[in-house]
Amino acid sequence: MTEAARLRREFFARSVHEVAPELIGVVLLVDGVGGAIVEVEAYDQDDPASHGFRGRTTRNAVMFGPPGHVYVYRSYGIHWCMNLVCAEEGRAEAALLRALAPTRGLDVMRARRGVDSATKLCSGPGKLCQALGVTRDHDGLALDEPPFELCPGDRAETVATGPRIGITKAADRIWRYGLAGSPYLSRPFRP
DNA sequence: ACCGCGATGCACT
DNA sequence: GTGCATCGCGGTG
Repeated sequence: MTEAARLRREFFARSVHEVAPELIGVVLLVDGVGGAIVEVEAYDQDDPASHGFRGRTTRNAVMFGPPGHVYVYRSYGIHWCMNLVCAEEGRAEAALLRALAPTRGLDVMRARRGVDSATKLCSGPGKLCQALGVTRDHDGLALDEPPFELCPGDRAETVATGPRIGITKAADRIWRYGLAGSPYLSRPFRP
């Protein structure tokens, strides 16, 4: 394992509640296309809204695996959603990526999304995967190997919190994190 | 601005 | 058969 790989593994081998807010500002690229993470949500094992809540299955197996890997699932039969697996192996914790501020490969993302506006390219978990070309093929891949690339971002920014979006169970948990005021969010954070 | 709804795959009951 | 960790469109204030 390379030094970078070891560091990345250590970063994700902590509780998702620690990792998730620290992901804000980190730059994620897939085949050189992507941008800075501006919105994520935390899901843990004791969380009725989490895919890992009812135990390991074929679909969610990657969530239970080693940290620093990508868990991809299909949502509403149409969209893909992408998570970064956290915590030590055996625990099902992951951060759902909900929005990026696109910086690299804007033209590629516009073509994949079929929209022109930069604020609409990655402003939602399904949009983000479509813009980055993430599908089931990426499920289980390691974040420290191609096609993925992670680069630390400016960490001076204040991270806003709020309730998670689009869930019915455990909707009261304040486990959504993001860059308040960013035009690239899926939805604004309540003041 | 907000609200309703249809599209569509598939894991799980 | 049911129910989504969603999105975009078309309707109404």
